[in-house]
Amino acid sequence: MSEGAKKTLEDTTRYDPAEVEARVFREWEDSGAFTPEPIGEAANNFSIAVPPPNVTGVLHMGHALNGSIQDTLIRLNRMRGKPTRWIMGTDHAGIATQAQVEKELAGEGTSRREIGREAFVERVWAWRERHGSQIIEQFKRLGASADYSDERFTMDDAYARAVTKVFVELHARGHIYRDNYMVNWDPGLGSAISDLEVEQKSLTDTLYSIDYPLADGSGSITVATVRPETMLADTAVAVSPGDERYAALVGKEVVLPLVGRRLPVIADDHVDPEFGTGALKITPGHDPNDFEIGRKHGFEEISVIGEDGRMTDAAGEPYAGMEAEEACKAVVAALRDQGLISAEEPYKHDVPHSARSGRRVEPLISLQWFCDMSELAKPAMEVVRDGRVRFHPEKPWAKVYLDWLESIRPWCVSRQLWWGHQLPVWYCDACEETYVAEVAPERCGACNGELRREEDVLDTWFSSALWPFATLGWPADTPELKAWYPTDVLSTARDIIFLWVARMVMMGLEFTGEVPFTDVNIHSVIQAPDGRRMSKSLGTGIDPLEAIDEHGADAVRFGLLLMSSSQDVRYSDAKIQQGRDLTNKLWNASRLVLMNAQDAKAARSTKEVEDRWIATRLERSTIEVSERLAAYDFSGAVSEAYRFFWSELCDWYLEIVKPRLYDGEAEVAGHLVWLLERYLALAHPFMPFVTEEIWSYLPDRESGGPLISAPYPEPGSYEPDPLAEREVEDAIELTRRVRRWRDLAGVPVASVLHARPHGGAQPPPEFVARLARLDFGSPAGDAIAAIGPIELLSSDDIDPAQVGERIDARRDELRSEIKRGEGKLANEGFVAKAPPEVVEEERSKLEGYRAELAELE
RNA sequence: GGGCGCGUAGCUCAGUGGGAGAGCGCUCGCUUCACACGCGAGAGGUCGCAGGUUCGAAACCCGCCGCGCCCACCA
Repeated sequence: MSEGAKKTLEDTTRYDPAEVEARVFREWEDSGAFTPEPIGEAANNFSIAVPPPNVTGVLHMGHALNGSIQDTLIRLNRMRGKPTRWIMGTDHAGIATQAQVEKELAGEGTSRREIGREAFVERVWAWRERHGSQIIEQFKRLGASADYSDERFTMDDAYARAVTKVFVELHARGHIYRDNYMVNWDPGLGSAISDLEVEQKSLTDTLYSIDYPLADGSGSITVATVRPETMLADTAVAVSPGDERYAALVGKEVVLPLVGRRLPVIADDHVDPEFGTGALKITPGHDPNDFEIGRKHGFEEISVIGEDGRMTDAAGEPYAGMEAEEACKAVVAALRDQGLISAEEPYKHDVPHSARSGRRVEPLISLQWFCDMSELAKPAMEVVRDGRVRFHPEKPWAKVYLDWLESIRPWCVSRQLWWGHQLPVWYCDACEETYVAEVAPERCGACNGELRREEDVLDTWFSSALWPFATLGWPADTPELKAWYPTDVLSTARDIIFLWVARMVMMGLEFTGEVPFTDVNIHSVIQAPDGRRMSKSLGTGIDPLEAIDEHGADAVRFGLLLMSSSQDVRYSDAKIQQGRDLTNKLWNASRLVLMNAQDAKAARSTKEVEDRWIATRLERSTIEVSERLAAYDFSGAVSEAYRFFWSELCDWYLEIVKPRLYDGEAEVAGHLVWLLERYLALAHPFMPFVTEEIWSYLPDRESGGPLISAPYPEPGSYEPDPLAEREVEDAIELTRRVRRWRDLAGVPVASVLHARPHGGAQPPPEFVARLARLDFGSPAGDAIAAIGPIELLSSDDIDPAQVGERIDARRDELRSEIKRGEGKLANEGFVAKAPPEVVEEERSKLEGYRAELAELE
């Protein structure tokens, strides 16, 4: 570092992230640490494939937390010497991106249909050129040490080839097929969506009871529905097989009102005799249950609502062409005219809605491409059961994952959109032949007719499922694939375990024969401070970039990691500030050390007991941090790092050694530099900027390079000293007790009290007197209080009345402790059954209390 | 309808069988030569409620109350 920069450290009492971050980030990039060569094999290397953010996206708290987690892991492993790569990139996000560009077109007074598919797709690419790198730049603000030199995009040519190959192969293996099947139709999108993109919303509809007259004129059957307009597509009426009320009617026919079609009355287990009238109208074309029943019985599938949301010709006059809602009113009016509506009541139930557009899902039968998942799911369950893929935390997530795979259903993979991977499928209209191929066939092989390409694109999650290997050059056998696949950790929020995680495992196993990652970290969901969901539309979102501007990236990283202790946590600015305070504490503690140890060589000292104590405490903290990180407990790790630095190193060690430091003692200076070096490295993975910046000021570092590439401190490189630990901890406790006593006895802060060892005890370490403002130099006089191994002598600065109160209070305290201890030891069960060491501890505590009380009386 | 999680100090959260913890906030005292984004001291909790297991329960079991999430085709 230059002279100028050094002045900065000495002259400023505040760490200034704004001055540091951009500069340090550039140094990291220039160092090449982000861009490892693909050497060796994945088993010995470390890699993470980022959950690719939507190319349209902006960084939100979830990204910021997950970025902090991933970067912590990446930096940790890089420092541990493994070739380490964080694969960065973006997702084309079919629906979201298409919607953005459509909005832009609308602003220009045009639409995608008006400009046509080709021009539209060009527009999306242009849009992506303009906005695509925004979120990547925002990841940089966080300090994310990813490989930006080799970003991936799910629509890039190479990636698209992988997608095509997978589709074709899955088709060849019999998993992908085309079928006329009931799908979740999103009328807002004009596309089918998958089951996972449907969310239930509770709302109140009107439940209509409609009388269907029996064909023989002998009466009627009443059915109930919330969608009267779908009756136009009814093909049967079903009752429960055991329902005596209707037993005689099964096999008869009813006449469908308004239509006149004759419908059979059938018995089917699906019908709940307890619900409504116990009779169910069967509409295979517009209800998922009825669809199943219809297929079972071989009923006709009539579609009266089309993909445009309007009634089809099959609905007949006057309904054809109406919006479904309009048709609903018309049908009800007509039925009412005929006196066939026997009841109307409000009915609250769950209704499927599109998670994409928010519109009510219209179940209808459509010709779509499906992927049967049953065979793919089996190995994906196996690898979680046998531990080849581990969830963190394991507790709910492994089971959640397995339960879903256990009952997995076919996946509708085709989407009626324009932005995405167009299906590699061609049709011959002349002879109805279908071709699924990686390379476009020129003409129909059967009749030599013209071929027409399938217009649909694939579900975005289809391409996302290939992310861990398609980003590395698969299907080619590249050095990247060898070096980085399987990846190590996949970190994400719980909401995409099914959409993404499970599908990656399935596709990874199917196409590479290996798991795509060995560990899945499911991180907390950060809620708004009031407990609501953070969302732009609710106005509850908090912008991580603003937090970074205000407090610095390290503070935000620390705060988010600290917050992320359980499944759902509330965002807390106080935690970010705690991180900010820690960066500042680091900065200032470093100033103290460096301003007084500029010529020191980093060297662990064993000279004084406090030196051995703090080294031991650092070792214990290093172990704790390592263990927490290994357990994916990032909150625990940063919390421990904070505690050690603030409460032990700064609060005690620095205060204890100040005289030695000011005195120019070489051992303590070297020890401090050593401590600082080791701690900076320990904390670097989660607070990279401030630690790197301070690192640059350290004198005579062993490692000449930047901290990002320095070795991570591992436990076990030196011996802890439990005796020193015990001795200093006792002295600290004594200091605290004296301070407390002074405060409660009304002794002015500045006054020095005389004291002497008590009861034959050794005098305490020097720092006790200094930090508790005691003087052991004139040991004569009357004792006024005994505190552990010392007693305090009378002084004019002591208020006798307050001392009296203090003693009384302490006596009460001791008596109650003694009573508690005696009670416990009098309990025969306790003495007989509790572990001996617990009983022994209880006895020695009791003894101590009795002795202290005896002195006070 | 099924499954899961949570309920601990005013707030946000740790703690999973042996004497209730942290950060913030609050009170009192400190312009102590690294840091007032600081230092020292302190107050504050029947650990949601009610049972049970145990020598011993915030923790384990059962029930209840409250909050939240996920899954699910009862019209």
